[in-house]
Amino acid sequence: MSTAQGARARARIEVTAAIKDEARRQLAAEGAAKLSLRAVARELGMVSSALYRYFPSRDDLLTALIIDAYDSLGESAERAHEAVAQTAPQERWVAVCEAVRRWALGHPHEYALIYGSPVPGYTAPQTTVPPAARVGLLLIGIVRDAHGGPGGLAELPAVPEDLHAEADRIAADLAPDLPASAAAALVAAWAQLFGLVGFELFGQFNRVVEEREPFFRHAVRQLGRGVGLR
Amino acid sequence: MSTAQGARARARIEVTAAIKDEARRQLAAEGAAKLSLRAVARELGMVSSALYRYFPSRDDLLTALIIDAYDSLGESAERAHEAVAQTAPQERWVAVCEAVRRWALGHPHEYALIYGSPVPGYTAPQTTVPPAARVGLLLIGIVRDAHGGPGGLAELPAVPEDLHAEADRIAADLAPDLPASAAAALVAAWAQLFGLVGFELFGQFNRVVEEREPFFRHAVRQLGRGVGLR
DNA sequence: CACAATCGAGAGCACTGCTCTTGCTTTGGG
DNA sequence: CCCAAAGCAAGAGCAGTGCTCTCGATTGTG
Repeated sequence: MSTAQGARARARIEVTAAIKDEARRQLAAEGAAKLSLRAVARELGMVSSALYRYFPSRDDLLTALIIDAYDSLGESAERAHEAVAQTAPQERWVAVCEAVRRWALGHPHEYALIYGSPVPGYTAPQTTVPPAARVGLLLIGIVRDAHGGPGGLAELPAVPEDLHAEADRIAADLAPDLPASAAAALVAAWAQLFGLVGFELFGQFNRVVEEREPFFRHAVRQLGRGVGLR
Repeated sequence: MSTAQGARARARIEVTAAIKDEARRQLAAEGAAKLSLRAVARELGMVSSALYRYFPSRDDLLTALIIDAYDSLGESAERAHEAVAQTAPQERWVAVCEAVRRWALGHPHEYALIYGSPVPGYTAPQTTVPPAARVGLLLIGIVRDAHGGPGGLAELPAVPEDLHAEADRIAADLAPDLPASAAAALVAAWAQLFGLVGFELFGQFNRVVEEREPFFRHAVRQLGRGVGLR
């Protein structure tokens, strides 16, 4: 079903890939705002209108790049996790967080594309949801393992009255075996992780934090403690 | 030095303000990417080239809006803090965080402008630094009060070896009276706060967190605990 | 009063995303 | 095998963008 599709279909796949490659190159070089369909087409030796056969609009090209970026980040994180899969949950947690940071530093514009300001008028289609969830799922898995493993999770402060129902719902959706307090803390930690990464990447730490790597490691270790990892 | 400057100077100030107002209106309506000098000029009944007498480029207009946004956020946070200035540090901490969130929800595009992806090729001039620091200074002040107040700060885990020097430096820069561990935790919490706000605002919490307000309150209360507030 | 600085208007350049029409090539069914 | 249908690249064109430059008119100052 993948090959054996005739020269035309194969060419289409190749051209589509070439467009995305060139677009990614421009994205990395100049950022999403300066990504120009015409420039991509020019670089590929075609005329701009031809490009619309492959992507109906600039935003659709961006969507494709967004999905790829989520997948690239997810894969980096998963690979880093596999390398330490046999170690203690706390170490695996830190490893995944550090992989996220490394990927972000290595792909700043792609990171900005997926975790920065959303492009105006553009709402991500449902197809971006699964790739976007990969890092989150990884973190959930680590905490679940810790919960089921030796020692279990550390006791967390109870969630306040007005959050009981919501915390239960979050736990039921994400990890039914986890205590509601841990599930809620996990979601918060997930967001906070990207706060740390974003602040470093977008310059808010300039003249504030210099030794970013040990700072980050310590911060995410604390983050892990906050979700009950020992 | 402010008035008594002749009709010309006064007119200049007024026109400059009118441009910023209209630009802010377009920013709120459509986002930074769609902010067009020509559209602003059109709405003001002038021709686009005339606008360059007041702002040498589109990016300079954006810089002005960025500074205003930081100041608007800072003022909101400070006002919210004043209203609870007599209460316990933990409550003041939560109040400031909630003010940040409220401002962000009320000014999504301005928030995206200052805490989202930086515009490409654009590096914020030094003039943006003081307004950008206002929220951070507020949080520092709360923790310092708690440290000097009754009960002091809770004991925090020691920072690891490789972070000793950096944590000391951060403390020396930001709040010499605080323990290094608290200063480091404070900077991390500052970044994490904006991770929470950003994730809610930019849609990452869609279909994950529904009851955002109690969730946020609980998360920032935990954040406060993480810097030693009781 | 006269001179210089300041300002608005207009034309123009090089660019953008996107549409539509015109032909050429590949493909698959009769 | 052949031919209509579908896929494709190219080009012209539209409306919009940021920005520059020039040309009068207005204004403040020596």
